[in-house]
Amino acid sequence: MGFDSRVYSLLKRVPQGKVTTYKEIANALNMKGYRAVGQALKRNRYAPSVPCQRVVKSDGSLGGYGGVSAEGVKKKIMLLQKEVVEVRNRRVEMEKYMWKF
DNA sequence: TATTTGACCAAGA
DNA sequence: ATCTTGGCCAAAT
Repeated sequence: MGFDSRVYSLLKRVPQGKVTTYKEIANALNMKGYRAVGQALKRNRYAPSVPCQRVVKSDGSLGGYGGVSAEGVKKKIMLLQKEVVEVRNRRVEMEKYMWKF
């Protein structure tokens, strides 16, 4: 199993309506390379099967989606709203939606 | 083999 | 609230 696969399979355990963070994923993988996790998602080719929209930054702001483009982020917001995760002022309430592994 | 590059993070000189 | 800085790690260059 490569690094990317490990990230993806872990992420698939996050249910809809919940979110996790780049750091949490790194923690669950017993490493501190949170940035590498972001890279792995950026490289995600299995678009819908791996719910990248459920990964946000530790402070509750969004992070990227399909690059860091405005369109990508907009799409990310739509997908989250559709899952009952409210996104207010480009942020999500971590205490409420954070999924713990 | 050696550097550089990020969908990041926490602390704050 | 916002910006800078140093640190992190796998992949790409």
